[in-house]
Amino acid sequence: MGIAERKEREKTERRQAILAAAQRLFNEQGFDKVSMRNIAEAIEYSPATIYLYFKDKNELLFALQNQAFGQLRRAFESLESIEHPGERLQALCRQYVEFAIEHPELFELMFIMTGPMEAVEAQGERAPWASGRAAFDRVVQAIQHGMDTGVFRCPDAEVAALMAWSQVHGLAALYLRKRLVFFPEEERMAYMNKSLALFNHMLEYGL
Amino acid sequence: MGIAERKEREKTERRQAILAAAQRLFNEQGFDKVSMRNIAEAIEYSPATIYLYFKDKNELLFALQNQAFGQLRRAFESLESIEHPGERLQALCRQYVEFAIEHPELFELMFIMTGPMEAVEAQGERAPWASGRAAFDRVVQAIQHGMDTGVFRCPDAEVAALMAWSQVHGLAALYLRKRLVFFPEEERMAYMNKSLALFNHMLEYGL
DNA sequence: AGGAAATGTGAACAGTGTTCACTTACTTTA
DNA sequence: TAAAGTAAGTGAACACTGTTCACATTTCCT
Repeated sequence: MGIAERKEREKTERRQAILAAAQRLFNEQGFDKVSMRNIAEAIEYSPATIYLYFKDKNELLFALQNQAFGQLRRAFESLESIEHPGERLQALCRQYVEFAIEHPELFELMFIMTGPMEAVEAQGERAPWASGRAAFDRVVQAIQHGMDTGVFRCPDAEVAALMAWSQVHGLAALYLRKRLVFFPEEERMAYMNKSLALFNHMLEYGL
Repeated sequence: MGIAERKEREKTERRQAILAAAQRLFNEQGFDKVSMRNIAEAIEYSPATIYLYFKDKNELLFALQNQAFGQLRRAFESLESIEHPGERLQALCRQYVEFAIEHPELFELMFIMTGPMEAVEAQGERAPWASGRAAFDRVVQAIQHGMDTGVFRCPDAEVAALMAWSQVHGLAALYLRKRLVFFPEEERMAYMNKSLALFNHMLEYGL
């Protein structure tokens, strides 16, 4: 019965081809050029065909988001070797902001756009948004490790992780959404870095 | 020459009527129902007419944004009476998140949507986004006050203000954009409050 | 009264996500 | 092998979106 398997394989291959094309459009043209018609044109199919492989655009964006989380995961993993919990947490924070600046479209997809999260809601799972949770857990673990070794003294690792996440996400989101325009462009990055440094300093003495 | 004045007045009145209609749509239907055609219908004009009073939709959104900042300003002003700098800063932080939860559409308009900021960029002013800067300055002042009275010891009030802003903005933005879905709904608010409390605690001991 | 300026509009353009009847191609069964 | 059944793909349409522009109407000033 190799024929059913082949069909299955071909199906996921086409699905992957669609995602690859969408990914390429995302990176090269920016997220508002990613329309169903543009994706269809890129893979030389009709727009309607995409709906044979994805329920709607939100599901496609959700699939793209999952792929993107793979990239963030790899970036985070490279910091796992840092033994000191404080330094590891700070590195994670810096990495998050760096990721937002280096891959703005992916960051938008993962943490700002509403579309992919509507797909998550539509799934109605009991443990929703596993890829988001997995990334969050890296931070939780770093803090838990710090609590275990007595470096951090705070009541709850998840709460502390949420605080750290909010901090770096806020900085990245304000920057990407142009809310820091009143800082002169040549000083903007410096302000962001100093602000992040101040947070890290507070972590050191306050957490 | 009262006739030219009357014309001017009528013009701004109609402009205001358009904004009022858009505002109403925003609050009642949510921001993705605010289309030029819907606004036009609400004021019983043709869609093309709106373009006599606003260059494009971004300018209209920018005008709406400015109005919204008036509301935030009033909310912030009511905290100006708090003398203790630490308490005032904490109150400002709480107020920011509270505002986001109570007026999600306005918050999106002010701090997340790209449209209004494109209008800001198009203006090309030397000191752009005055309403944003004004709100930010409330935080800067609170921190500066704290530095002057020796409560806070940090090198730069603006940097500290950016940190605080990022913190609360991150929390609000993650919440509004559904990135906290993996926290069970009944515990979500508690996590947010605890996270904010932890930040406030760190401010107290680390700033 | 007549020309000029301001005000308003219908229709169109190019774009969006999505659906559905329809054709084409492949696979299974009799 | 021929017929039946299933899977894959599509063109055209629907109801939207922001925006422009030639045209009509109203208002103003000389």
